[in-house]
Amino acid sequence: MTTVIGWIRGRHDVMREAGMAGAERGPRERMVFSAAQLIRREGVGSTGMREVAAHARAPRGSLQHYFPDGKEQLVNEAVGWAGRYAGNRVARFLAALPEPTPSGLFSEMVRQWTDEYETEGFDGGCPVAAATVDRARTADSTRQAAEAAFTRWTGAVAGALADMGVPEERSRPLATLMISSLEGAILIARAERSVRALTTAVRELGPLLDAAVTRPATDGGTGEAAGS
Amino acid sequence: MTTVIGWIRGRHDVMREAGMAGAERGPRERMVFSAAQLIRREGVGSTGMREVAAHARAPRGSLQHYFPDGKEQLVNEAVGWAGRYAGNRVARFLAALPEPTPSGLFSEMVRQWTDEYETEGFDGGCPVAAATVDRARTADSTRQAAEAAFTRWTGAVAGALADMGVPEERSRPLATLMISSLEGAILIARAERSVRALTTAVRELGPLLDAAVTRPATDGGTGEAAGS
DNA sequence: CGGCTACTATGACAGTGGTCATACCGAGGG
DNA sequence: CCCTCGGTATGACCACTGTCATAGTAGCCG
Repeated sequence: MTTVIGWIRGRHDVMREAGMAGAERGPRERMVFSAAQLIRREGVGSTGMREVAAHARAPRGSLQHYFPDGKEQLVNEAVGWAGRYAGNRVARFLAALPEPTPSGLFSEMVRQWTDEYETEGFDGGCPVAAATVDRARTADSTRQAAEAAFTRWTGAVAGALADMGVPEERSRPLATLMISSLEGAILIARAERSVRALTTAVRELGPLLDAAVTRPATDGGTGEAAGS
Repeated sequence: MTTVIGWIRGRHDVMREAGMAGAERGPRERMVFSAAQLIRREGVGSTGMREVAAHARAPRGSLQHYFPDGKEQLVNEAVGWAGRYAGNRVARFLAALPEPTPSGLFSEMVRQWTDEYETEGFDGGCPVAAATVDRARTADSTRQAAEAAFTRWTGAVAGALADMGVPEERSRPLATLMISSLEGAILIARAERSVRALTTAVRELGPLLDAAVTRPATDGGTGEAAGS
């Protein structure tokens, strides 16, 4: 698998470049990726299948071929993709930190969003959040996909916290708190068209996170955050 | 329709909060209220105007009469209603606390959601969040309505924190953090069909909030949180 | 070559959505 | 009595949407 870095911020022009060069991704994955892109901007309800195909520069006929269960399947796979992406990204954040601390990790997680908002505007949100808001009640398979995405993401963060010396019984709750705060701050940031809520979260939550470290960090371990 | 039955249940407390006790307000306000109810369950895109009218037991013809600017206007007013509701609710939480503390307020805010989820299931979310996810990019007036709702809500919480002795320069950031965490935890709770994320937020965040109190609480003051 | 499989290409269909046009009703006022 | 006006009642329109049916193409295999 080639680098997934930066794909979240890529649009179709970037995608075409990445698609033409190097190991070509099939139209199927392009459609899943495009679905995630569109969903996180417009929500599930306002994202049409024809629109996904066009965005992915994939033939419309491929929709029924690759996703015989229709939109629900496509949405579920987009959510799954987003969950894997977020989970894998944690390991990358850790690698980028000179010396890993909980607040440093959280700061990196938030910075991904402030960077995007400052360079590309406030159009995008989290596709998992969008799927939850739009489909949690009506499509249980989508709700499960969102649950799995949050679980994977939380597991990656919790594993990272544990490696930093956060006791086991607090690593998962703190990971959940980090993701909760991040998701809510994303919401507020989009509504306000300002990164204020995001920077506030990292500033106010940082000390609390670092205070949870009770023993020295395990040196090797980013293993838990690794994904496929 | 089963949705109507679900709506009747637990309607009274909410309507009392909204200032709709006893003498029924006109069909206009019922429609705004119904729109908020439906949006927070299904999202904006999946909520139809005919559905709103039916839910509010209002004639369909009244839609174009009361909301000549169409769905966007109705959604915006529903979001505004939700913002006022959330803001006003803060004062009520304060009154219910024997001795007001930041963690106590946050606990009450969260408890409203855990109570609902435990008694009525995980069907509902926050209508402001839904409007943001579904319309922030496409309908700027709705985005502004969501911004105003968050601002009002945050102002009420920040005012309450200030009255409890939280320094001015931290009351608003902490209020934002509380609302961010709550919104994100609501999202995760719906995806997981579990109140875990909600209870986690209050448990992990509570001490941080209380630690921000630096001077004794002002005795009288819930004034800032009062609304129209 | 025929046949098989993977994929693409369209057109149609049935449903739904928001919106508009238009007509109707009842009460108040002149 | 008619005229107005807030409010109600429908039916129609049109732009979709997701889905399906069906036919077509390209390539591999035998």
